[in-house]
Amino acid sequence: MQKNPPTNAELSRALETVVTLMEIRGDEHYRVLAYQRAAESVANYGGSVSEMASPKELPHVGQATAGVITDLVEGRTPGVLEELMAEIPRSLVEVTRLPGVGPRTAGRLWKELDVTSVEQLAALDPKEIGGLKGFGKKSAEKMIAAAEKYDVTERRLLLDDATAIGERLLEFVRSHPATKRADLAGSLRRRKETVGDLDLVAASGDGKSLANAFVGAEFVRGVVAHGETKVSVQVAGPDGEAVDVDLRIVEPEAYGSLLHHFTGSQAHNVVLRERAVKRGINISEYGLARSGGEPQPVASEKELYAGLGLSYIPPELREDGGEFEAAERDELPHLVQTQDIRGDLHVHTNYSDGKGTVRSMAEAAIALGYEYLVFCDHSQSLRVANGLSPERLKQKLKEVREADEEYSEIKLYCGSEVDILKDGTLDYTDDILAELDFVVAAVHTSFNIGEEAMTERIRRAMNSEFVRTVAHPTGRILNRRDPYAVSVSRLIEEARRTNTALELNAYPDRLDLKAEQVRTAIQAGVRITVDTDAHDEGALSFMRFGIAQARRAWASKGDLINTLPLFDFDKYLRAGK
DNA sequence: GCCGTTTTCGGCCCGACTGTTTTCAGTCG
Repeated sequence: MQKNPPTNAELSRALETVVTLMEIRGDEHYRVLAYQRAAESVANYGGSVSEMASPKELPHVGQATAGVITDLVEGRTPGVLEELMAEIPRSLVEVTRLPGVGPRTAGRLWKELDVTSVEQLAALDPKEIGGLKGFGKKSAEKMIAAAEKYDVTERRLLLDDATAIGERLLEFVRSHPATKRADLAGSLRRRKETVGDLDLVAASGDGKSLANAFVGAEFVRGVVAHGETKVSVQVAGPDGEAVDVDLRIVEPEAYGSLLHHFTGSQAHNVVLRERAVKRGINISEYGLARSGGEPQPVASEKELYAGLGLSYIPPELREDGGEFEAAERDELPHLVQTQDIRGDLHVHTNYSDGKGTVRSMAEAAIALGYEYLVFCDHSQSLRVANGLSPERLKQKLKEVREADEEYSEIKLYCGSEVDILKDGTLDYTDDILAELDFVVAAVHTSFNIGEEAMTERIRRAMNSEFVRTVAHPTGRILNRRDPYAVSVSRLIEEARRTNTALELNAYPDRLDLKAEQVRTAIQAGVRITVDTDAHDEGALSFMRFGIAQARRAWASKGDLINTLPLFDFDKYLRAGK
C-alpha cells in the first residue's frame, strides 16, 4: 500500500523538532529562528505542502529548509535531523515543554546530570539540581514538580469553552473600579480553532490594585507570576484541568499598543516590527518610538496601523498570511459577520439523532432572525444515529411542509445529510433525493480506506446532481480524532468543476474545513456553506464559531451560500447545479 | 538560515518576571 505524503502539520512538527534540538545544542540563534519561521510557514499554508512543486515558494523557506521539507515529503530523514538525533536524545524535546524549562536548561540537565527524559527529571533529588551553578532550591523544586505533573496528552481548549471562560474573566476585570478598558487578546481574540492559554489586557491608572484583585479572585487556583503590570494565574478548565491566564495592564493612553501586542500572532507582530524598523520606528507594547526616542503611546490599534501606512487589520487575519501586502494596498476583504447569515442549511431533529422537533428548531431559528432553515437528518444506513428510512423520510417531509405553512416568519426546507457510502454512491436513490429541497453529503463510516480511495469516494458523490454541499469534508474531531486521509486540494478542484459547495461545519469540535483550506477553496472559486450541524436548539448559536473561522479564511459575505436573502437562496435551489 | 522600496552582505522585534544574582540569563509571550 502506498504511504500517504506527510500533512502540513506533520512537516511543521518535524521542523519544530529540528528547532528544539538545535536550541539544545546551542546553535546560532538566527539559524534556529529561520527553521522556526519555516515551520510556521508550512503550518499556515492553505494547500498541501507535499503537493507543491517547490516548497521554496513559501515565505521564509529557502534552499536549506526546502531541502529538509523535500526529504520529509519523499520519506527520507533529512541530514540535519539525522545529525541532531545522533548527538542529542530526542526525548529531551519533551523536557523543554515543561513550564519553566527551556532548551538551555534541558541541555544542561542532560550534559551535567545525564537527564534525558521527563521521567528521569521527576525522579531527581532537588539537591542534585541545586548543586549546579545558577540553579537554586526553588528552581529545582519547580522543575521537578512540573515533571511529576507532566501530561503528554496536552489538550487545547475548544473555542466555545475558551470563550465561556474568557468572557467570565473579562467581566471580572471590567467590573473592577480601577479598570478603564479591558478586552480579551491572544489567540482567543484572533478566534483560532483551539486556544492554549487565555490573554486579557486592561487599561488602568492603578494597575497595582487591579493586579492584586485579580490574583485574589475566587476563580484563581494558583499564581504563577505577580507584578504590577503583568499577572499570570491558573484557573479551572471545563474538565477541571489547569488553564493558564495572563493579564497585562497599562496606562489608558497606551492601550492600543498593548491590545495589539498581546493579540498577536507572534509572527504578525514580528513582521510588523520589522516593517517599522525599516521606517526608523520601534514598536513595543508601550507605543511607537522614533529611533532612540521615548515611545509615544498609541490609544487605538487603528492609529497604530495608520502610523505604519496600513489600513486596520482585523485580529482574525493577523497571522503573517499576506495581510500586510493587502493592508498596504487597502485591499483587505470586507469580512463576513454573524449577522450576515440568513439561514442554517444543516440542522438535525429528533427524527434522527437530534433533540429538537421540527417546530422547536424552527422557532429557535426565528428567534435568531433567520429567513430560512434546512432540516438535514441522517440517512437510512446510519443506524447509530437513527437514520431515516425512505418511509420515515416521507413522513418527515410531510411534517416540514405542514410546519412551513404554519410559520410565516421563516421558510422551512426539507433536506438530508446523506451518507456517502464506501464506494461513493449515496444512501438514497435518485428518485428519493429528487423530492428533497437540499442535499448535504457526508462520510460517517469506513474512514480508513486510504487517501486515494477516500478522495475518489467523495468526488463521486459530488458528481450527483442532487448534492449541493459536502459536510465536514475531512471528518476530524478536535482533541479526539484526526482527519481521515483525503486530498483536500483535489476535493476543492472537483467542487469547482461540479459546482458543489463545501461546508465549514461550525460545531466547535469540528470546525471542518480548516481556515487555510476554506481560504484555498474560496480562492479557487468554490462557495462555502457555514452550517451548525445543530442537534438541539441551543447549538444553532454555534454559528458564531463557524463565522469566526470563515473570517480567518478571509471570507466575505459573497463567498457564502447562506448569506443569500431568501429570494436568492430559493432561486439558487431551483436553478440546480 | 533567510531576505532585499537605502542592502546580495549584514542585519534579523521587544519587554516583564523570576531566580539567583550584585548585573544577568533564561523563559515566556
